[in-house]
This record gives sequence, structure tokens and C-alpha cells, in this order.
Amino acid sequence: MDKEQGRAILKRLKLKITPKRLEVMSCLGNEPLYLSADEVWQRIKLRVASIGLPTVYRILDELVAAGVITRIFQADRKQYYFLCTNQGHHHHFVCESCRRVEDLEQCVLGEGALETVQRSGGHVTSHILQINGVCGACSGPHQEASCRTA
Amino acid sequence: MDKEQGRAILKRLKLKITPKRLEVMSCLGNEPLYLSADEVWQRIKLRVASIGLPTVYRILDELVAAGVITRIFQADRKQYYFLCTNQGHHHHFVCESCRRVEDLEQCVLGEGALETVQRSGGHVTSHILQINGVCGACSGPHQEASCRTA
DNA sequence: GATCAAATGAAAATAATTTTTATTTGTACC
DNA sequence: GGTACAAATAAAAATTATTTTCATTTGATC
Ligand SMILES: [Mn+2]
Ligand SMILES: [Mn+2]
Ligand SMILES: [Zn+2]
Ligand SMILES: [Zn+2]
Repeated sequence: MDKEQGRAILKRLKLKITPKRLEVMSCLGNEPLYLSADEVWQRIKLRVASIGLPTVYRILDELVAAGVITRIFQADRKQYYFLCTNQGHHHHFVCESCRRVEDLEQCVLGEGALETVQRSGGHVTSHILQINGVCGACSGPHQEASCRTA
Repeated sequence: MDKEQGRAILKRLKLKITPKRLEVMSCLGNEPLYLSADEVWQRIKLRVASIGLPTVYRILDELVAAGVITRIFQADRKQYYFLCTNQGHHHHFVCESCRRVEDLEQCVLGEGALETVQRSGGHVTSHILQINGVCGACSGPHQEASCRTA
């Protein structure tokens, strides 16, 4: 993701185009990994004059609300964020070892899921689906360098 | 869930049978709702001599690790807990309005989901699946008393 | 009943996240 | 290019869920 793509997204969302927002998107959009708010902050600080951690939180929240960024769920009580440029509804495979996030080809939520709910008069508004495991690189025989062991 | 069922679970897990553990299980096991650690604490305090909040956290964590209790994911940064006596792998529908949790009939994770991962040499260890919406009682025309509006 | 590891209470510590308020900046308009 | 104003940000402090520590109590086993 380059700055132009970031600009287009902000324009579409009717958000002001600011350097901080572009940096956050660029930071997350060029990593195949999920990051915490603090990690995003640490990385941006190296390349930008100055930015506060609350600003990072605010931007991340905005972008999650807008659907640009996805939350990744982990057992620790931190929030993690991932940006994928893939359009359309889909879900993710998350590597427990190297933090890599990969797209699943389609929403694997079957029709059977909704039947039970609808039969009892309710309706579905959203769903969370995340598959955890160990990615190919981390599972491989020689443990590629790109994968650190947790 | 009564005290006897709680005893049996603790025995199976090789955990000491203590009044506090039985109370936590009884509290969660007799509500069709998810609760936070603090809410479990507040309810138990009314009925038991004394119990500390850290103890509630410790017990909840143990029971989650043992698979007896399920975590419910919400947007706020709190952890929520739900106990269902249903055996076997399954997932849940969660009402945004009244906090009710209902079982989905089966794991709706299709085979297609795992293909992508396996094709690239990785393997799956776990998955998170939660369906959010509004339950039948909360959707109904007369908003039954059992459902409070959030 | 004695023993000892496991469980708990109480208080303090931790750390992620949010709020507040003053200041700065991007955009629309001229 | 300059102005006006709402939106965005910095900095510091506050909040709060959760965890840790350590002294004390308790359940299981013999
Ligand atoms: Mn994706
Ligand atoms: Mn269930
Ligand atoms: Zn990996
Ligand atoms: Zn409901």
C-alpha cells in the first residue's frame, strides 16, 4: 500500500488527509503481520517527526470502524490490527509463530449457521471468524528465517 | 448446573473442590448470559461469605484453559465468559441486546476453510467463531421483559 | 489429626487504553 | 495566497481491567 492508496481511502471515508493517518496505513499496509497499537507507534516514530500514542489509537479505531482495518484476536488482553487490501468479505488465517496473516479464499460460514438463529426469530448482524495455526514457512523443515519462533 | 455437576467437572480436571470454584461454575452455569469477571464477582459476593476478585479471575482462567468456559468477544476491552453444558465442539450466537448466548447446531466451519492453509504447508490449531446479532426475544414485536435494551 | 501442596485474600502493581484540554493543521472558500 | 473554522493532534493525566506478590488458609491424602 502506497501513499496514493491511503489518500484514496481517506477521501472515500471523508476523513482529512493527514500525514499521521497516511503513516499508520502505510505501516500496517506494508506488513503481512498483525501489530499492536504500541508496535505501530514504535515503527512510525522512527520515520516521522513526532506522533503521540493516543493519536495512533484514534486512527486505528477510526479505520476499524470504517472496515479498512481488521482486528486480530489473541489470548493476551491486547488489541491487534491488520490491514489487508483485499476487497470483499473474507476472513483470516493467523500464524501463532510469526504473526503472519493470510487470506482465506472465501467466507467459510455455511448457510446452516444462520438457520438456527432465524428459526427462533432473531437476526444476525455480524460474525467473527479467525483461524489460528502455524503457517507453511513456520511449519517447514528448516524454519525459514522470515519466521521467528514465539 | 448444580453443585454435583460442578464437583464432577473439578474432579475430572484434578482440581481441588472448593466452595469458590463451585460458586463460579454455578453462577455462570445457571445464566443463559455471558458475564464479565467483575459481574461474576458481584453476584457471588451476595451469596458467599467473601471472595476476592483475583480469585474469580484465577478460577475463570483455569476453566477457560480446561475448556469448561468459553470466552465471548466484544468490542470493549473486557473479557466475557460463558458456561454451557453442551458437550462437543460447537459455537455460539450472541445477542447484542440482552447478552443471551445460544448454541449453534454444529461447527459451521466448512472444509474449504482448511484447504488454503494446508495447501501452503501450514496447519490449523484452533479457530474462533462467534455470530453476533439480536435474538428472537429482542427482535420480537413486543420486546419481551426478559430482554433489556442495551 | 498431621502434613503439605494448592488455593485464597488483601493490597499493590502493571499496562493497555481513554479522556481532557490547549494547540495545530487541513480544507473550503474567497 | 490568505482566512475561517471544524477537525485532528500532543501532552499529560486519568481510568480500569487484569496480574502479581506474599502471607494465610484450606482441601486432599495418609
Ligand atoms: Mn484479508
Ligand atoms: Mn454452547
Ligand atoms: Zn508463521
Ligand atoms: Zn436478546
